[in-house]
Amino acid sequence: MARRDVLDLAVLGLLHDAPLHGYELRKRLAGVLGPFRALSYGTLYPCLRQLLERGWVSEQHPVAPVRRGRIVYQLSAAGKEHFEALVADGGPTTWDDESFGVRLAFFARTQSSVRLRILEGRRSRLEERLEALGAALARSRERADAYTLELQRHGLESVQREVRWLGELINAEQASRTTDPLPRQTDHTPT
Amino acid sequence: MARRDVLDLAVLGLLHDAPLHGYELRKRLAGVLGPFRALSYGTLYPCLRQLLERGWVSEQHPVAPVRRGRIVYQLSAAGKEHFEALVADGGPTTWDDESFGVRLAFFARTQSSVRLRILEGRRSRLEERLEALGAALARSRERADAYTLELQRHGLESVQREVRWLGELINAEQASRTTDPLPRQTDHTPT
DNA sequence: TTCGTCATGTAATGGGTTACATGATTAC
DNA sequence: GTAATCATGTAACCCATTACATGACGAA
Repeated sequence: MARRDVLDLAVLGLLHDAPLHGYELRKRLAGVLGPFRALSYGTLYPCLRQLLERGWVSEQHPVAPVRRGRIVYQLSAAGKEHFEALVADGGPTTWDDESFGVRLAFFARTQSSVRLRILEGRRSRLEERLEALGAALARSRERADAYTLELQRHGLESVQREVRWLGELINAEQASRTTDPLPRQTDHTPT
Repeated sequence: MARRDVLDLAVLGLLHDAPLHGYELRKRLAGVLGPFRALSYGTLYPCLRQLLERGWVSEQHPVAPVRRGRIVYQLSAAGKEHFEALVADGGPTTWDDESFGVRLAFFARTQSSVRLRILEGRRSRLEERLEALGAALARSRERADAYTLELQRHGLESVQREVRWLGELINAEQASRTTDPLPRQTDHTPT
């Protein structure tokens, strides 16, 4: 998922629940993207305009007496379709750093097979990272000072914990799959 | 520290140890900035040129028989000075996400008082974040689905661990300060 | 001689932040 | 009435990535 698609997914996903205006949308976005790195209006409004141009959302301007006020955005049928398409994507870019969190935030509306694929992709991505970090740490062991070493050690540990966490999520996912087997899901599970 | 200064610090710091050419520099930079997000040549070379223009480094071009080859960069006296200035900075921007890691990587050449200031600044930054995350989690508890909740829970836990880690570093720092008291350090410790 | 890696560099592009500008609404 | 917050929007800027182009050097 390209950077752009991730934002689209987040916005369309939020509008999926209820129509919202930009200002409110931004606040909710913080809940999806994380309370920090909430995006600026300089990003959000141009993004909304583009969604409008593509016909994925419709605007509702304030009524007569008001000159300026809340502009409420609502998901269109085409927008709903596009959201479904985005949420069905289980490609390699879905487990990138920038995508994964947002994808997870919309897991409730993602097919179980896709969820599993994303979780496993994310885990093996982090496992690669673990190897790289381990190698870097080994190389540093003798050359680097205590601070650098400590930084690398802590980084390594964080990734290890995240791998374990993903393992738990994957187990839970698989358990629920055997419990309530999904209909119409021809199985071409990866990895 | 502005984004730009962080890069300068990283590059000057590496050249402080030994003269290097761009290609090698980039690899070492990966050790400082983290093995991922190693920066591209499209960033590095323009950066080096600017360091050159500012007189902080000097280049050494390959000798006669070769038309093109390694260009070795070496820290100048002015560059060394600038590095010292950067490393002496203990301002609020030093514990930003983008700065902190690099600052820590050069802690061995940072005054103890500045180290402590940065560590404590970083910790309180993360403690604020903890509060925000806790509040978000509390708000979500009833509205959000299990996946979102789990994501937030894990995020919260990661930050908690990092706060604890910083606490240990701070303790170690304070212990070493009482052990070997530094000369010429008028004490206006913050927080 | 050809492949892979080392090595330097530029131009186009993308995308986000900052700063700014404006106006509506609410609370005091 | 006035301050704070809600709300929308634009333009300038920053800066990193991507894609591309070039060329040296060593090994197979």
